[in-house]
Amino acid sequence: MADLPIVRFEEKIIETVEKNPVVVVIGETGSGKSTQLSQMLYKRGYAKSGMIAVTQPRRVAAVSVSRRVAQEQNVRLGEEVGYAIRFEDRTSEKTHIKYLTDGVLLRESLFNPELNQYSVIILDEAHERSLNTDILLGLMKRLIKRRHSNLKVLITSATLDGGKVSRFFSDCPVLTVPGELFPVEIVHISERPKNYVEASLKTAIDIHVREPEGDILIFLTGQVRVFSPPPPHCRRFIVSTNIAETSLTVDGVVYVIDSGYVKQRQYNPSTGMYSLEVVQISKVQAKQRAGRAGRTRPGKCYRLYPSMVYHDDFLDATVPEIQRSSLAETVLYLKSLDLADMDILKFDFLDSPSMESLEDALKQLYLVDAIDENGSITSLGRKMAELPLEPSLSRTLLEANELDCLSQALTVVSMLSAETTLLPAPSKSSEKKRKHTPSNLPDGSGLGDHIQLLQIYEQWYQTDYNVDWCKENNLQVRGMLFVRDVRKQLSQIMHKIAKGSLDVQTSKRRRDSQQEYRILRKALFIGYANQLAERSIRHNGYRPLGFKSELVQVHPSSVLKPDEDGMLPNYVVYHELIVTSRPFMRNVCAVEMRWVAPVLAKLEKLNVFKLSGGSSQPDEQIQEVTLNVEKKEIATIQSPEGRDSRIQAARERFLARKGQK
DNA sequence: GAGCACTGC
Repeated sequence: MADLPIVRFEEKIIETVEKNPVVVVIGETGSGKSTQLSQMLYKRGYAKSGMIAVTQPRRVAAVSVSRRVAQEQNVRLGEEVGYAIRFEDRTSEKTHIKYLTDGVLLRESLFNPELNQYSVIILDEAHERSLNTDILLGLMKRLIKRRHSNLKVLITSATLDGGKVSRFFSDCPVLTVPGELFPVEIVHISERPKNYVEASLKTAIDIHVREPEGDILIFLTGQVRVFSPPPPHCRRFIVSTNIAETSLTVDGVVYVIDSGYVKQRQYNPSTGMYSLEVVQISKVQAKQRAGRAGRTRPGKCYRLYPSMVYHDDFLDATVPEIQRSSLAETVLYLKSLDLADMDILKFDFLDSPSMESLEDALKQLYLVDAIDENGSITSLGRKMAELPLEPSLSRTLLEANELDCLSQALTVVSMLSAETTLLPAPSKSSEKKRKHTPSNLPDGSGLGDHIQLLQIYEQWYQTDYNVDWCKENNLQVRGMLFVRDVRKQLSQIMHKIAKGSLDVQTSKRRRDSQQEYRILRKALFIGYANQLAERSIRHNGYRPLGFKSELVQVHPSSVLKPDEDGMLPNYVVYHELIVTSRPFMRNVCAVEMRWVAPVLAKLEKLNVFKLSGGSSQPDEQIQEVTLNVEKKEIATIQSPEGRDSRIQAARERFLARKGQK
C-alpha cells in the first residue's frame, strides 16, 4: 500500500466501520481516501459477501483511480479491481473492488434496489453534491435500515460539512484525515475590483514581477485555456474556469488568483427556463481553489475580494445541483423504484429541493403520461424510467415505436444527448470568417432543428461514419462518435423494454420524406407535451404553455423556416428554454394545429394537489396554469385547417374557470 | 441575430 496519510488511521477507520453502518470520512486532497479506503476494507475481509463499490462523480476519475488501485494490488485491471462507466464495463466475476460513476450505481439500483451485489458502498467526493450523489445519499439512508444483508456505507469528501451529513445519518461518526497539502498563504484585497478580469491580470503581472518562480492559475468565469508546458525559465499564466477546481490538475501551480465568481446554470421551475448566471462562489469553492496552490510546494492565493465579503457574503457551500435543476427525470426515477411508504414530496434529501420544483416535475411527468392524475406512475412511466434520458425524450421514443418511426426518433434523441458537442466546431482559421457556415449540411426541410439533426446523422451514416466528413462539415468528431454510442445503447434498451422485433436500423433509402418527418414530428409532439409553445397572433414571439407567462423567441441558430408571409408555425415544441440576452427556445420542431387540443385539455384539468397525492398544502393547490393567450387573440385565432372547435372549447372552458377565481 | 460554466445515465 502506498505511503499516504490515511494509512496511519487504518486501525481507527476499521474499528469505526466495524461498529457503525455509516461513517463519514473527511479527507483533504492528497489524503489517499479515494484509493486506500477500498483496499483497507478489502484486506479486512469486507469483500467476502459482496463487492466494495466506490462511486465517483466523473468518468475519468472512476477509470484513473481504479487503474491506480489495480496497480497497487498488483492485479490486472478488470479482474479483482475494475470499473464501470457508461458504455464501458470492465469488471468480471473476479471483481472485489469496483469503481463506478454515481450515475451507473443509480442505474444498477433500478434493477436491484437492494444493491445486494455490494457489501460496502463508498460515496466519494460527496462534497461536490452532484445530483446523482444527493439521490444516492437519500437512498443509502433507507437502505441501511431496510436491507436484509449487512451493508456498510462510507461517505467521503474533502470539505463537506461533516456535522450535517452525520445528523442526516442519525449522528453517525465523522473521521477526519489530514491531507498532504503544503501550506497556502491567503491574501485578500481590500476592495472588490470593478472589473475582475482586469484586476486578475494586474495581480498576475504583479506576481510575475515580485514573486519567485512558479506558475499562476487564474480562476475566471469563461475562456478555458490551459497551455502546454512552457519553454524553460518561463512562467505560465493559466486562465481557467472552475474546471481546474476538480476535474483538472495542473502541475507546477504555486500561485492562485481567485476572482470569486463562477458561471452557474440555474433552472427556474415557475418559468421552465434555464439561465447561465455569474454568481459568487461559496466558501467551500474558495478553499478548493486556494488548495490548488499547494500541491507541489507552499503557495499563495490572491483573493480578489475582501475577507469580510468572504466571511459575511459567501455561502458556506455551493447550492447543490438538486436545487438548481429540473427534477422531472429524478422524480420519475424515484417513483419507479416503488419505495415503500414513499411520498415523493417528503423524500428525505440531505437538502430538499423546493416544493415548487417538485410540483413542477410532477406537472411535467403528468403531461407526458408518466404519472396519472393521482400522481401514480403509469406502465408507460416505468418503461420511460429505464431509458437514460429526460422524460420528454424517453416518451418520444416510446411513442415513435407505436407510430413506426423508432429508428428516426432514436437518431434525433441521440443527437440531442450530445447537443453541445454537435454545434459547429469553432472555425479554425479567421480567413474562413467571411464564408457562411458550410451549407452542405441539410436544413431540416424547414420543419425545425430535430429534423435537421436526423438528416445530419443520416448523411453521416451514408458516408459509413466517415470522420473526415465530420471535419469537412464542422461537426465535432468526438460528439458524433458519442451519438453513435448513445444510439446503440438506446436501441438495446428499447429492444428489451418494447419486446418484439423493432426497426432500429438507420435509414438509407429516401422514402416519402415529408410523410416520414410528419410522423416523427407527431412522436416528438407527444414527448414534448410539457414543452409546447403557442405563437402570438401578430408576431413570431411565442408563449410556452403551462408556465408563468413569458414571451420567448426561436433561437436565431434554428433552421425552422417561416411561411410565405414570414410567419412561423402556430405551435412548436421546444427542447429547452434558455435565457441569455433574452429568453430563447432552443431546438424547436413545428407541430400541427390539429394535434394540440388534447394537450390543451390536459393542461386545463391539471391539478397539482392531486398529482402530489394530496400532500401539498391546501393553499398551494390553486395552480396557476396560464395558457398564456390573451383574450382578444382567442377570438381570432384559427387553425390552417379551419377552426378547430376542440381547441376553442378547451380554451373557453379554461378562461371561464379562470374568470371565476 | 446570437455567443455557452461543469458533469452524468
